[in-house]
Amino acid sequence: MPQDIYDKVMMLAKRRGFIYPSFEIYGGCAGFYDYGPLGSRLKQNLENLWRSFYLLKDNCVEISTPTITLFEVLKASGHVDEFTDLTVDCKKCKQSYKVEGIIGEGISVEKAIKNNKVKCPTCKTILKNPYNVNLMFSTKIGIGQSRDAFLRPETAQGIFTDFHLLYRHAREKLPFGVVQIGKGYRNEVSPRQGIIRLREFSMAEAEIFFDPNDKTHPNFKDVKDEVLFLFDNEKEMEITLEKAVQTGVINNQALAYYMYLTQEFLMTAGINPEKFRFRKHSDDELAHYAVECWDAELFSERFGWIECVGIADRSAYDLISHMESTGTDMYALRKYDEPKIVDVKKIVPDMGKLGPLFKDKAGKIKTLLENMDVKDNEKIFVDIDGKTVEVPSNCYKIVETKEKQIGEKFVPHVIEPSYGIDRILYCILEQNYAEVKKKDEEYRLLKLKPEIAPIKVGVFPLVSDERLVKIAKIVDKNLRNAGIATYYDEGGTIGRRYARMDEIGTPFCVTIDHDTLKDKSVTIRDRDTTKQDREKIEDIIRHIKNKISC
RNA sequence: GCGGAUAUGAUCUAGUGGUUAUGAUAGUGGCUUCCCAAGCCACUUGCUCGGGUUCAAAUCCCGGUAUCCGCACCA
Repeated sequence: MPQDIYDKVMMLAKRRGFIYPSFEIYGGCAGFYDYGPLGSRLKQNLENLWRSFYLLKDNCVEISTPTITLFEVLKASGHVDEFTDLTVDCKKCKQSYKVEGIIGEGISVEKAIKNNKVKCPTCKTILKNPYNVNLMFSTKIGIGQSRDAFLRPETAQGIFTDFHLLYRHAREKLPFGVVQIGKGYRNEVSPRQGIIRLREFSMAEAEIFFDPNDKTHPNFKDVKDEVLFLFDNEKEMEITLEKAVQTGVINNQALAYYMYLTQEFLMTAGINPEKFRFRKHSDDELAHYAVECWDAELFSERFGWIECVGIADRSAYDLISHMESTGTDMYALRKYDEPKIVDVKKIVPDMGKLGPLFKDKAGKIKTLLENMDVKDNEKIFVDIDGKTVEVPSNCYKIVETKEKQIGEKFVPHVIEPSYGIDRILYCILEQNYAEVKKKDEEYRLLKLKPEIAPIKVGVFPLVSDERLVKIAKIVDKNLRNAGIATYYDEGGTIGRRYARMDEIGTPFCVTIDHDTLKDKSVTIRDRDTTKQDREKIEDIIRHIKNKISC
């Protein structure tokens, strides 16, 4: 017998084609799951609902970037270093430890290893041969002189590396938002808990770029009196957006607004408000790139509170990182009301001298000189390929000019709502799973919201009378042509067909019966009430569309 | 990765060192023409993988894999 709701949900998910273990005929592989026919559709609907919030309500744009990401990108973003743990094994205790976690504070990892200071916390054996564990999947691009790459651990970097182009696309106005829905990959040590912790997972991320001096949101005023459900690690509280920002509970309007958008999205997707809350990250659990982060947590009877969405203020961390490692301009411009005329001192390199002296380095030095702050009567040094080199004073001139400045440059800050689609999808299944007794028999149904249900309408002839079948097939075809996902079924009894639809979360069933032949009306049955309305055939499409519209 | 438990059709489950592996659900075809999993008939699908012990292994032993629980990990 199934133990708990997780077992029951996963049982139903597998039996009905929502979720299968991947490669099962080869023994399966931990951390990988397939979405079956209904699961794929449910996921698509969930993603499209998400799009309606971010692309329509919030007017973001969507892009799509490769899942295979150059080493250099993830080196710059900090993932190569921060994602790596130096690990040692104790052969006696058969345990693995992070070196960082078992050495004393204030000692560097390198020193600790050199001086044999790495000891097993259990048996005090001196541990040797540390090795790096990186949670990213690595790969190579091309053969021969190949380039190192990783499967991306988040979709965000693709947006950051396109920033300068996207900023132009947004016609150089802030704030603007860019989203991406796609796969992310983390080579988890031991994934468990079904689709809660996958090695390949679906994420929906939005990066909204703000002027750091102005993290207000244009839509904030429309929603400022709405209530957020917060949890401060001790008690739950309800607070309006306006009050939360005023009192500093939430740092800025932008964060608060995206928290609200997240809350609305999840409620629309069928999350139970009582199984939902926002929790603020404490300082020591913040990711390496974040300065403030709120998680939307959803409650699972099996797993407790699950982190399903993270809404982080990443500040200018990522754009600065990529700018520093590539030299690409990732600034935005804050325009002055009136252009200013300012005196500017500039270094003008003399390439006639620089060239012969520095050869192939001359070009780089030229760029460095041009971007340098000018100080009078000081020697000029540049860092080139890790070396500090003096530039002789005859290689440049300092020129004073008047320049018109129309604004000041700054690196935008990023607010990032990041959604774990698979986790949300599991919680929707669990929270909408219901059992009732019908004639002493256990009766299962998924009370999925019509917006995301994989099948919207079951279409049945009451009996397999040819006249009814003919009409039913036409009704079914018309619904599908109108963009409504249907399931046509004439097998078994009518009760059995209703039951099949209830179990996969189909909100409505249209039945063609004997009265249809007389007055061209059909019954529309509601999944949750099992009540039936009669409607004219020509009104069905409009009627259903009304019920499933977001 | 460490320790423990488990593994039988699509799903759940009985089972014993010895013929053709139990039952239910689901599914398919037919009868029934039925508005909430009705009934009847027929049919489909299985012992996690590899090795060992044995005359004989789904059953006992070892190993792999997966799942669940605990520890560690989860930026």
